[in-house]
Amino acid sequence: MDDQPRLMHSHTGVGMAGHPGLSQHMQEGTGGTDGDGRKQDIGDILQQIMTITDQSLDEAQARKHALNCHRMKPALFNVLCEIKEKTVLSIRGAQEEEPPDAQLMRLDNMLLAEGVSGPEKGGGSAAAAAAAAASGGAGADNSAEHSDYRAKLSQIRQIYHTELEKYEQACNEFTTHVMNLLREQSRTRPISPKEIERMVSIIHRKFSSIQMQLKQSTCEAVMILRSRFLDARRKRRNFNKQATEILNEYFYSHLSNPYPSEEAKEELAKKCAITVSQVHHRTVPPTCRKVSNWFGNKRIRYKKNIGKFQEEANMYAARTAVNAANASSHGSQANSPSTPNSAGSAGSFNMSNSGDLFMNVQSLNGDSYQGAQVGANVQSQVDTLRHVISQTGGYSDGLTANQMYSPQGINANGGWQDAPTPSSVTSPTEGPGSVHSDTSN
DNA sequence: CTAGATGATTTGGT
DNA sequence: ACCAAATCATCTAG
Repeated sequence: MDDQPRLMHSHTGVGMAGHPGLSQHMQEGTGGTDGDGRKQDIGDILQQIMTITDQSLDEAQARKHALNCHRMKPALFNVLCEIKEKTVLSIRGAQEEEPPDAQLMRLDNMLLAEGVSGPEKGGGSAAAAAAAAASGGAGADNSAEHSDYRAKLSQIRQIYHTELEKYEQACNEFTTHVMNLLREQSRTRPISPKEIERMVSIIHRKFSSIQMQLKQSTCEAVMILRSRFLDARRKRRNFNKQATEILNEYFYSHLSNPYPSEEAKEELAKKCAITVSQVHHRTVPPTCRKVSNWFGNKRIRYKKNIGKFQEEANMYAARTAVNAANASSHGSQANSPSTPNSAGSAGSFNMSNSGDLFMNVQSLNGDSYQGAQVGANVQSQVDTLRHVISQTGGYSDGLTANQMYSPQGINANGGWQDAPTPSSVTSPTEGPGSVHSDTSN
């Protein structure tokens, strides 16, 4: 601590002991051109420097005072000012711009998103809070699964904050120290406040680069932790039976347009009590994303091999048919999640058997001002009915039955089309994929 | 242990 | 932002 003042005094002392006002000469011209007198001086100076640590603080203060009261001091100061004025300009050209630094911003964003640098402890980070909320809602398995992760994350957070604080403190300490030093020195040599400012900013820059390293390594640690504990792909859990049934029910009852709307997805997620896990795309509610994933997979896989899903389709079709019948007999039809837009593009169906039914649906959809909800439900029932019809029309070996089954519905539609259509009209016998199933319910 | 099932991600297109 | 398709990585039944 007290090294600095003493050092400073020694410096000024040296200046006085040498040639006042000619310090430049002294530094550069010590080559011995001037003889022994100067050498003698240098020897003295070195001696002073060597013994400087032995001097007491009081002595140093006394020297300082003496210096400040020296009669030549103002003159010396002026000379220094002049010299500086001439030389400082060249230094002034240094660049001052401070770019926002994309790298740092990225790190900050990630740390914030990860809950490391966000809201301080005392309730946990955002991620932890989210996980806790999710586990409270649905799965107890969730909290158990994440507890380890959360513990490690909070550990990282703590280390991060500790280090950050340490750096900050060190930075402040060092800054004040330097500022004091410069201010003190400014009594004996010209130092403008601007220069002090500049020095401070340099110091801050240095320290912030250290901070950036800290942030970077923290980010790395979080990433590793994440990949170890939270990568949903790694820790994939199958949905439980009930959830799958609900999703399948919806899928097969909207087979002509199995694209649930945002609300429908939310409702499905709620009904399925799908557990929320950490998800990469934060823009969309994670539960909905899971539902979307499910539908995406289901659509593609169904389309790829319709035959394989025949049985399943029949089962759910029959079930929803029963449900629909019950519901309509009771007069309430808010049974399944509603899809306001599900009936929108079903018009291109070319069902030979139930064409009239379809026309009804279409007209109902087209002109009624409140038709959205009703139309959706009717559409859903139509989907179901098609299955049932195809099933129950089995008086002739299911030949016609298979024809009117869902692949056509897929084919005729804009986005939900161009399926392989194993059982399309081309083959009078059974389709390539053994489409026929023996379930006669 | 293996093959198929399945949830999630990536890629490329609109 | 959403989708289809391909692909990955795990789960599960045998």
